[in-house]
Amino acid sequence: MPELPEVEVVRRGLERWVVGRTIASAEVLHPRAVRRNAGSLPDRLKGRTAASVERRGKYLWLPLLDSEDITAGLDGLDGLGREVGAGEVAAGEALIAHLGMSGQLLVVDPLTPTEKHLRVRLTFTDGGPELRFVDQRTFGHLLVAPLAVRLPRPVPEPIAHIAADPLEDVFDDEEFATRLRLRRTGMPRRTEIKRALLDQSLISGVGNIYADEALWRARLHWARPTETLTTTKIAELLAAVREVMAEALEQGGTSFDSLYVNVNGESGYFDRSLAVYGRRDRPCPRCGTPIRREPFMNRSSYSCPKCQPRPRNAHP
DNA sequence: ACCGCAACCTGTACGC
DNA sequence: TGCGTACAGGTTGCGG
Repeated sequence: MPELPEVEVVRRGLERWVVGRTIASAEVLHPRAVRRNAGSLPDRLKGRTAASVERRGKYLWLPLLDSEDITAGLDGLDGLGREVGAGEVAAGEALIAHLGMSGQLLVVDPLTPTEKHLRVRLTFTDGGPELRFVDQRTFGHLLVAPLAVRLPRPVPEPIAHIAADPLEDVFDDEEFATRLRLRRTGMPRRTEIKRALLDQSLISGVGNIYADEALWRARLHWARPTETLTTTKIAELLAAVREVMAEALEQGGTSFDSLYVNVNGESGYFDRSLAVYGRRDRPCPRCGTPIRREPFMNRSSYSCPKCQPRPRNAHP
């Protein structure tokens, strides 16, 4: 699914409906959905309170407060204050969620009939709406893990390898431009621009839809070698990524079907504004040329043959 | 160290 | 109607 705009829509829903509530129970209906916690998830959630809802790229997490933290009036982020190692302070734990290809987090009345693909159900001590994790393909999962304070932003340990996303203040445009062309070792990076956009350790939150849409806006073919991009072109591409994501967010995200919905089960409507994705043989909104579809990484890439000519130095 | 690909799942659409 | 194939918004782990 869900790419950054769709996940942000879910984050906002959770912020409104879940923050400040204390978990009464967690029921796991499919072990694969909690595979990284192997049986311990319910015990680690019971009695804890969601302090906030954070997002980086396509990951969501809810920092968890213990009841002692609340009675002590601490903010839950650095309440324990234990030294763990150089540059890190223990900050308790967080409930992490990744929606994979088909995951949904739904806030529903407890009497709502069980969804066919319900994987985890969280109930709250106030007896109010439940939080349900529904996931047809079970590529998504929930996980409770330590939250380490790392400057400039606290992030759960299991997602320490995920780069900042382009809508975060801490995203470093210059570092991104450098890393697009150079490996950490200083050797030139040999890859194509779309592969790089989808690499969540370089820039997070971009998936197949928004990669294609941003490349179309920046007039770049997906197979363009990153080492041939100018600093100016990279800046244009980043601007296009931010622009298309901001527009999608305004419209509640992209939904081709009921698989991609907010916490209340409602679809976004940015699909009507897509220029190329899923639009093979339909006219390019800029020049009228029929959009082409090409196989790419066991998926598809959509582009305009005229606005986005295949680079001559790309592999055929 | 890096890169590209198969694997992990379920459901739908389509051609024969 | 049934069957086989292709494809779907993502991440991981492994081989080269």
